[in-house]
Amino acid sequence: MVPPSPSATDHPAGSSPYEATGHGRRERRKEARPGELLDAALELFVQKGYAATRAEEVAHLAGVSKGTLFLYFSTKEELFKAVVRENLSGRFEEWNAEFERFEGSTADMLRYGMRSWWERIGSTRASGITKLMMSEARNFPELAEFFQHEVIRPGHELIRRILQRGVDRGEFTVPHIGYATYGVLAPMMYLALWQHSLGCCAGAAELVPQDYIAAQSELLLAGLGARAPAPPASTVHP
Amino acid sequence: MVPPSPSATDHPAGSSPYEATGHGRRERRKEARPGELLDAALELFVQKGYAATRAEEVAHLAGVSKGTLFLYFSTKEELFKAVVRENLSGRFEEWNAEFERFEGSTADMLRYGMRSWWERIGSTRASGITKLMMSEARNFPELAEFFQHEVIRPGHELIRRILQRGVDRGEFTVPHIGYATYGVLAPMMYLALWQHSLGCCAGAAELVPQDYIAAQSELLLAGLGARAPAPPASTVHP
Amino acid sequence: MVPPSPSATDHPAGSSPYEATGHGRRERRKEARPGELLDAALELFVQKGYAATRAEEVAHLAGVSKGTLFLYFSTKEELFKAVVRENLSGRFEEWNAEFERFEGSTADMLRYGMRSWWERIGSTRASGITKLMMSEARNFPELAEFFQHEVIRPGHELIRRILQRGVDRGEFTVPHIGYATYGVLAPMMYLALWQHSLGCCAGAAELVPQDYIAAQSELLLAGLGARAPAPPASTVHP
Amino acid sequence: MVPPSPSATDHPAGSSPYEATGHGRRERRKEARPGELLDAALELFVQKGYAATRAEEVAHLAGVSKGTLFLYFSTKEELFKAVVRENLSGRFEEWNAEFERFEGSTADMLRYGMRSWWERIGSTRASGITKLMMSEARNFPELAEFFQHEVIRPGHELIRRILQRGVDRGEFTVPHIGYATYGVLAPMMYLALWQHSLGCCAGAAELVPQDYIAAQSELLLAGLGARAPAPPASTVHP
DNA sequence: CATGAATGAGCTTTCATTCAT
DNA sequence: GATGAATGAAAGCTCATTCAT
Repeated sequence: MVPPSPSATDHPAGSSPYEATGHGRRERRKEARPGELLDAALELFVQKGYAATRAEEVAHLAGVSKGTLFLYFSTKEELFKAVVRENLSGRFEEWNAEFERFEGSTADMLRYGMRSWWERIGSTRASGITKLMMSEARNFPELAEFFQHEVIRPGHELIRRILQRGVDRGEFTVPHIGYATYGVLAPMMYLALWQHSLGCCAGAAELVPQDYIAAQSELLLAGLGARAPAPPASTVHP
Repeated sequence: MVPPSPSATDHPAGSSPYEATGHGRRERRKEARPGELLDAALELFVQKGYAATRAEEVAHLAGVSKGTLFLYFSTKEELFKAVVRENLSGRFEEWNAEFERFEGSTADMLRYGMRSWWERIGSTRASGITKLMMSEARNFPELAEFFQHEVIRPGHELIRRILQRGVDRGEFTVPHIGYATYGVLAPMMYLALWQHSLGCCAGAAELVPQDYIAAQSELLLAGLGARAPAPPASTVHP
Repeated sequence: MVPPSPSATDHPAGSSPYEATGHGRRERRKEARPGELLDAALELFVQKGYAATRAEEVAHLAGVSKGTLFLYFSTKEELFKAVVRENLSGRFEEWNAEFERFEGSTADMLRYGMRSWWERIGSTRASGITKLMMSEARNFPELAEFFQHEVIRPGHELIRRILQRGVDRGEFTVPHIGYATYGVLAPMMYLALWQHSLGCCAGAAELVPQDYIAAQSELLLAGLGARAPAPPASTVHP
Repeated sequence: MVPPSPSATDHPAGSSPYEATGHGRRERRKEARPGELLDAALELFVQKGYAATRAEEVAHLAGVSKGTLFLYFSTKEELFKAVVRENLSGRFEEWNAEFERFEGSTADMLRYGMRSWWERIGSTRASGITKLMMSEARNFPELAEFFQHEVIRPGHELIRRILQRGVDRGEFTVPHIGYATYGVLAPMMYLALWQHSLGCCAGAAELVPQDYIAAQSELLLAGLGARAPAPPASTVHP
């Protein structure tokens, strides 16, 4: 599902992991360890929940021994926090920039935004983090707050700015931007959660994510009364 | 199922409802026990997750000792299953009937439906079940399947029938009813999950459920192109 | 296996259990209770061992509730002790007397003794006591000692006296009466234990107790060099 | 299996047998563990019975912690089974061979057999297994069957063959070999059981095992009418 | 007296964590 | 650094015992 995983983004790792040391692969693995552990942990935490995941399983999935896990993360809880933090690394800056540059209609912007959410997050291991936070928010309040600041709020902000753009340009009609934001958010969150829970079980409805996303954006855009932008004010005078 | 919440916390409370039956206090407790235990268990399972909830806590919250819990539920897992089943007892029959009788516009029907979901489920302890199932679906596949059959599927069906009614009566324009259904479902599910997870944490956005629900239904209705029903075919003017 | 059980030999019971009170059967049961409980307890203790037998099972088998059991026996341990004591009630007096009166050859006496052991004890629930004591002797040393005094020692004594009689009358040749005693005892004890343990299991050898007993007595008598008694000393002189 | 008893009580005892393997103390312990645990378990199971023995006690007697026990035996029941199996490993092959080679009279063979039973089994921890099986046979039917096949049956077979040899060579007179077998078996079993139960208690008869065994074999041989072998048919005097 | 719901000490088992190798 | 054997606190569950009815 996930490409080889650049998720171990910024750890101890001194530099370009190969050349520096003269040892080649073995050395490399050593430096990759924390990342592999975090990956394994994410996988299992999402699948079984924090409490039901055994430290030994994580180690085993990462291909190391139990002892090694505790060499890198002093505590299961520490591991959990690291997993969450690791997978939150602000993609929003990048996105904000991207939307700043966007030139087309706001409708297209929203379509593009939802589609790329699916491609970059939703379809990725990272979407599991959402499920994880849902499940464990009340057991790890500091983490939940962290998640609010790093993900929820920026996400809201981003969406809200898109909607605002649409309103400002006369493309959308939105009675209350705050709540409308959830109209964008909810379908994506629901998909993310569904995938990692009931979506895995026997008897689950068939659902093509891309189509689901497309259908939701169109429904939404219709709801927002999407239309071509009003001509710029300057062109009013004949 | 559970009225807005006489909080499982308030213990025995010695007051009235005893004398009615000729059996005295102990007898009365015996009949109430399973319910009290299920209540307490729901509370804690939703709050902390299945694995992180200790049997003794449940017992304590229900005001009994550990042993008593196992007198009624032979296993923690059995307790969990009972909690899920208990809170699922077919509300859909009642609702289906209600919608069969509904006379107004389909837009009103949808508004009414979402509002009453909030009143009867969303604002209720029962909404915690959804979070529970999301978190534990993969650990309890049989239960997940049960949940699919008892809740997800009937829920979908109900919504789909409402949308279909709108389409049939010329009130809605829906490109794909299957996916549109999620447009109704997702905001409600999101609210339910949010309430029991991030919604409890510091830093969470303020959100007035009733307003949220109202906003979502309007957004949705707009998206569905809601309009007055087409006049019946027979009344065409010559 | 056991006749209706006169084992509740000497309890509270005021007199002839029927007429005194005007209540008939129900009253009677009440007075029989302890006996029924002891019976049930013996059955289960023998079958499953002391520790593995649950007080509730005993009560249930005796047809009363758990509470009632503790009404008669303040403790499981007390119950156990009562079971042992109850089933030890000295049959030896009776037997000693019987053997005092016995007129035939000592060989016949031994045959008769072993046969009647089987009939009166071996084939009876009472033989379970032996297994019980074997299994629990080290957990209940006082009981074990009691058992020694009440059963083992008198038993030995009885056998020894039979052997002595045989020697005195010139019927047996016994190098060491003490050890020879075990020659009589061991086969009976083995049978008793075997019956209540391996004898019940699949794959156990087929074994007809009466034949087993007969074979052992003959083997033994041969070993004792059994022969007709020497003519009484007084008849020596012509 | 177990030599006369370096008592499972004497703990780690730091002395010699380490350096041989290059693995150091911990490594060495790891290999010894299961054996030490089985020893401790045998000791306690025999002493107190299966149910009354706490897993923690076993661990403690073996000088390890509770957790370690479950590292080697996943279940108390598994431990029990291992104890029984461990102490049953076929001694019969060795013995059968030994008796095949035996040259003397069958009377001597029987004497030798009973004596060596005492030396190799009876006086050993292994004899406790018999008591264990007697006590727990009904609770562990599969084990009981296993015991039948591995011990009871081969034991019977061995004895029967000895008796048969005596009969074939004209040394014994045996009305029924099947039952006569018990004449050999019972005294040994009785001794084994007695040792581990009543034999430990105050008030038990004094009993010198070797003398007991000797006395029983002589009694038995007399019972079997033991005599010098009939001269081979070919040497008939003209 | 009899009952059986309730209790909680106690036992088996699990698993995060430590640490000798 | 890695390893995995060892640990023991903590959790699930049992059952002798109590006591209100």
